[in-house]
Amino acid sequence: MPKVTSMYKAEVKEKIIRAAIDSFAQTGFDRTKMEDIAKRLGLSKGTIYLYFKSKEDLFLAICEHNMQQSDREDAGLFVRKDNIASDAEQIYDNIRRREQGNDRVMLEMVAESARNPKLKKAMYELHVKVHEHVMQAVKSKIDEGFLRKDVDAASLAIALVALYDGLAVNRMLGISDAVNKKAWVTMIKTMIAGSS
Amino acid sequence: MPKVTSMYKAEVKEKIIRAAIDSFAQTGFDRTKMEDIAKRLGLSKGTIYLYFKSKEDLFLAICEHNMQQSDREDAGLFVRKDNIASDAEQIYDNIRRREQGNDRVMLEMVAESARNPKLKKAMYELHVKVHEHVMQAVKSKIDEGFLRKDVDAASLAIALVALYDGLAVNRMLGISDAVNKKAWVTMIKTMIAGSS
Amino acid sequence: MPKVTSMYKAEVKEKIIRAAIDSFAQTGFDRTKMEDIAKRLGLSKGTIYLYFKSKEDLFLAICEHNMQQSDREDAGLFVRKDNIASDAEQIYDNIRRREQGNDRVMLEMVAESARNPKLKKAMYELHVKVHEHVMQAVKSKIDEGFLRKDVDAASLAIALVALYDGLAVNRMLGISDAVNKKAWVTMIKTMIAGSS
Amino acid sequence: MPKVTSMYKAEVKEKIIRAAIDSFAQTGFDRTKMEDIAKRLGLSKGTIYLYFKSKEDLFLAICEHNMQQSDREDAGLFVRKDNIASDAEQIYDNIRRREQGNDRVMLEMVAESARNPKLKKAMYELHVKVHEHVMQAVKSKIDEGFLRKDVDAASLAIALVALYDGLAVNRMLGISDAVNKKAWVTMIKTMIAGSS
DNA sequence: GATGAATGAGAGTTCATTCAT
DNA sequence: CATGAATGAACTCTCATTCAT
Repeated sequence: MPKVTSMYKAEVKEKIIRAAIDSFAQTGFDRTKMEDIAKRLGLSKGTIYLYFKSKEDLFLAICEHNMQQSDREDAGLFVRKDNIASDAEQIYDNIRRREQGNDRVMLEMVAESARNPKLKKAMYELHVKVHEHVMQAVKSKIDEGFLRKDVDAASLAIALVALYDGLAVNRMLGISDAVNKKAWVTMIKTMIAGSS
Repeated sequence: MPKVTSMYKAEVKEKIIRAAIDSFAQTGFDRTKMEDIAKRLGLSKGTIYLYFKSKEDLFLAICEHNMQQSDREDAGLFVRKDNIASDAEQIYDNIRRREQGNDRVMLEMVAESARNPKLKKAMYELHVKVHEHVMQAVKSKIDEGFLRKDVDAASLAIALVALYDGLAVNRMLGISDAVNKKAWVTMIKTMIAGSS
Repeated sequence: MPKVTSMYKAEVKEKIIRAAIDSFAQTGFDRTKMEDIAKRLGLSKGTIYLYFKSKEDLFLAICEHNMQQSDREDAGLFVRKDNIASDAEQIYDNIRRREQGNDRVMLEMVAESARNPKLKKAMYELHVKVHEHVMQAVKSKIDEGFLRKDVDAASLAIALVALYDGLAVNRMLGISDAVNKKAWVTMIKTMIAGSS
Repeated sequence: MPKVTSMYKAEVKEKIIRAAIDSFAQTGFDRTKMEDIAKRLGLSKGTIYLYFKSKEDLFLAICEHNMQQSDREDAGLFVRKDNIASDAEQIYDNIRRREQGNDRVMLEMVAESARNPKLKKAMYELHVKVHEHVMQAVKSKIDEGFLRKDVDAASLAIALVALYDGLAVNRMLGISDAVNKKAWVTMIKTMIAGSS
């Protein structure tokens, strides 16, 4: 089979997905017109339908795309030197960089997942995967003595992910990233330092 | 008294708002038809337009409604006995009870606020108010010696609110409330206990 | 039967009709809401339906009303002294005064008559009646020697009525009444004077 | 060339305008459904919206269309041989032919102009232009000795235009064109002949 | 493959009309 | 008699989707 064609197709698909992410992030799923996405690419509406059989389909492709990317990149976020405090900052930046502009689409995805079981399942699985990862990091921090032995690593991992997600919501409300990062770091430091 | 503000009208308005919250939460703003909301109440489409001049208007009314409610009830969330651990659980339950079913609408509001500056401003202000409150609580915990004196109360407050918001996102993805609560409590306990 | 009531009813009907004329003149039949008419009278929508069984019915009542009025008042418009020129001006003013504000409703009536045969017939008959009248006036002017014996009185009457109607259209386009009156007078004078 | 102005698009636009003129003439602006217009052309509702962004917009386009046409053709109406009587008849026919079926839409335009200042201005300007033209014709008739030197050409021109408009109203009431034309001719002849 | 004109189901909104009070 | 809340048919306009070119 013509590999070139299929490679080309994959490229165009990728391009469309990126344009769609931008559009959905800006206007939301329902309010984004297929034509908007097409225009971003200098394509015509019809062309998108050569690559995705419906708007829904395109959205789901975005979801998968986002998740794969998360998959690919969620390594190496946590393990760093032993200065947790400055480490925390780094971690925040890393996640931020990775999610670059996906906040809003993620929001759309969460909202949509309430209606779309398939999507919900996929996001749940992504969550589990991320959680697994963070939990490992937490565990090593426990091992390294930065956290008490009796801390429930699983729960703390969930909390950390939630914290990050909550800060993403903040960003959408216009709260500056500096403020958010500081909140993140403060929380991490407080966890480590405790009240002692 | 102006007719529009008559007791009866206000009651119906309230009923419509509640039905709309349920509908928007279930289906999202764009996908909810005015008729859906009407049907929930055994009313007809047209009736809603006697009380709200547009779908947008109804949504904004919900936003205000939510915010007023938050305003009214944001007292007494934090101050409790001196066992922070069990206290934390209580706090979580309190917020949960107050927000009862508003999670999804809040999400819609966040998404919408990206497009609606007025709404964005209102939500930002709400955020500030809540933050103020939480910060006071954090400060008293510091004073009471549960947290170190050098903790940045403002940042920690932001983090706590974000944590709560992130857990709300979790809930929407189908993560059980028990798990979320445990994550919350764990985080609080860790903060208090530290690594000592 | 209670005459008082029926008299009262007739009065209210009359009031509603007058309000409707104003409304229809201002906004046009289709764009006028029953509520607009009601508000003008400090009545409620429902009340109008106690007197007229539908909007259409109300409109038809207006038509009849207008025509009856025309009937009642179309005497004495033309016969005057023998100075036709100044006479013409007087005539114009007379018709103007009588039609006071009815121009637009008349327009609506003409437009509507294209769709409503009953109305069309009624208006046609009104036209015939007016024409009859004007023709008599023209004839006496001929007899009095102001116009040539060989003038077709019927046709000239039609032309005069049309001229007046055309000036009504002018008025609606914002052409000042002074200009219109002058046009009317000039035409009449020219007719009388000829090219001699 | 911009797409919107491409030959094809312009043609379709023109077709829609013609269909809309017919529809508006038959049913009036408010009572004409966009679908009616579409059906006349074997098109679907939506298609019209590819060419006109609203019903209002389509109507305004018709107005402009009518005016441009009037503009283009208002020459050569008056100058003819020296037999004014038979000339008059010719003139009437010429205008009639030009306005072909526009009477009703013109009526709608007049009615609408009462609410739409932009339209009102446009129609006023058209009126001025037509008036200018007719006035020139009147002046040459004066020069040629068909009318007295002391006639106010401007006013007479206004009257003639009004006369024509009034006859258009007649037509809408079902008065035969023969009768109208005779009225027109009679008036012209009377003007020329006078009472001498 | 790509296009964009055409489609038509579907949603928001209006308002004449009804009827319980 | 009068009211005005409620109704729902009807209309405008949108936009995902299709398909002839």
